[in-house]
Amino acid sequence: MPLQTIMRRHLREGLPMNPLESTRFGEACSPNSAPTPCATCGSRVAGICAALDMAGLEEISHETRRTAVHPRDVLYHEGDSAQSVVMLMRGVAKLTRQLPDGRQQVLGFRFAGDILGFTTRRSFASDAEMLTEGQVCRISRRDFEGMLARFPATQRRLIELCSQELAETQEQLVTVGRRQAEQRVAAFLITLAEAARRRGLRHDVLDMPMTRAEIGDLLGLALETVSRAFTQLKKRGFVKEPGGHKVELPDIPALAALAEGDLE
Amino acid sequence: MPLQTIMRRHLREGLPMNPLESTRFGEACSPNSAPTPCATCGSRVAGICAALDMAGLEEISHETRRTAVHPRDVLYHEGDSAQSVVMLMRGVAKLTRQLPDGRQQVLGFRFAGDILGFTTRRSFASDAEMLTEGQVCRISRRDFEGMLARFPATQRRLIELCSQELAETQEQLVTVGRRQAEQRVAAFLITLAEAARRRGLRHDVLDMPMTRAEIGDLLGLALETVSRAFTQLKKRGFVKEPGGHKVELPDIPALAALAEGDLE
DNA sequence: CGATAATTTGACCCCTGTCAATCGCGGTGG
DNA sequence: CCACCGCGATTGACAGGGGTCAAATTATCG
Repeated sequence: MPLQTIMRRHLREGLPMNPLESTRFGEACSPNSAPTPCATCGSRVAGICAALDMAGLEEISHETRRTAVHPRDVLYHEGDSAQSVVMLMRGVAKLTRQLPDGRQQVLGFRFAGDILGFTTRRSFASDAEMLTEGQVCRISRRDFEGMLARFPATQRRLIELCSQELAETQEQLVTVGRRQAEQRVAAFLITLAEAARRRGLRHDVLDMPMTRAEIGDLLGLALETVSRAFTQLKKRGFVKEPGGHKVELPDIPALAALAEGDLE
Repeated sequence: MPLQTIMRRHLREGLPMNPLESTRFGEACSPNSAPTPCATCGSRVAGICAALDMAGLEEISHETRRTAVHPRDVLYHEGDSAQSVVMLMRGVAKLTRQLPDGRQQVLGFRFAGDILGFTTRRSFASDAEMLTEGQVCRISRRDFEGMLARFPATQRRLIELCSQELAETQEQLVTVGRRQAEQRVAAFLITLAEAARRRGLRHDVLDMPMTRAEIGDLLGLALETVSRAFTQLKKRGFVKEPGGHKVELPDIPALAALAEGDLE
């Protein structure tokens, strides 16, 4: 199935495209409906909270703590006891697994509206680290579980989020397993654009706070290879970099076709 | 974190290690406790059903259909309307994504006790195809959703299964993204052994019904590369193939260390 | 404006993909 | 019972994509 088809399906069904152990709680807010600020955290994204009625919101709103976070701040470490769940209110984070030789695998990037660190295990399965300035909202695992117990609707929602995230990770697996360098970078950019679109931002010009090395660690490539792919994509007119950590995608359908291998 | 550590953690927490869009419904059955046949499907694995009381089991037991399936049988296709959920009672299946150039990415293998085809989307996200003879138990999506609605405990269970599956897919991503051929094959074998252990089978000699090509499509390798890795592992004494689609792993800890890159 | 980090580009080579031939095993039919 | 057939596995030869090392250029920030 062509990536274009997939993208269309994603657009149609309003599905997320990037992978992870975290889940998105901003999904229930359709791109067209006006985002209502969440009573719990004040975010202009619906989500888990969208499954709660006013009483429920009231009940858990005093159980959360908001914190400002900065680049390189670690939200949690792999192996740490998973005592809290983090909702990312603003900023971009990466989820990584460290390898014994010092390299890392980036499992995915996370944006405003995503849930990080939800797990049924005792400990976190990855590191979570901020790439930008931002703000997070922490809720203790006990309270989170309590919310799930008291509001069954939030469970259904969590299943949705989790299963969507699984689909995204599988898409990532296809990218890393079967595409070559330039296709991988193209697929990554499509994923980024999709994430922006989902959050109601324009998706032809987008923020890209991650370094070449981090993109490489996501895609299973050396940072130099990522750099070469970018210059190639820029030469071919698929990508522009106006500076300031921005990328411009003049022809997203063509880029998607390239990622899929339909274009040579 | 060394793979050994991960394996130990998995052993401790009884977690699954192989990836997917399907989820395992045989988890609640600890390796030590005697597996009780499931009233619904007769399987000697607990699981989703373990979250149901007798009344619930009674209620859904007439909503399922059991079918014998054969090698190459397709359980469902990517894109097909997801009208039913499949529980794999016996046999081995693979989940795949087809690429436009005819190649495929294997997302993972599935064994007795796994749930296939559960999704919150309208359509299946992958193909599911049998590798062996087996038996499946189908339940309509409506009835499955109904079960979730009537028995909240099954929701919690599904969240667990889904989040575990996500963790496995992430592990797979690390394997494909950052390890080289021989390490990938070693990691695959560890995953297989882990799956066998979880189902209460011996994990030093195991069935391996998949071809080199299918393993390659899982690991992002050419089938020839997989073959070379196997001969290498056999020469080094990590693997024996007594024939009959069996593999023997004389030193699993060493194999795990190799997969992790601790061994050269 | 200096210092540090990020990116780009080049050179080189190794791992792995590709193509091709051979081997081995299991099944089938004479 | 054995020859034949076909699929999967193995092995070899070769080339290319991308990793690695290194240096130059640019961007970022105090």
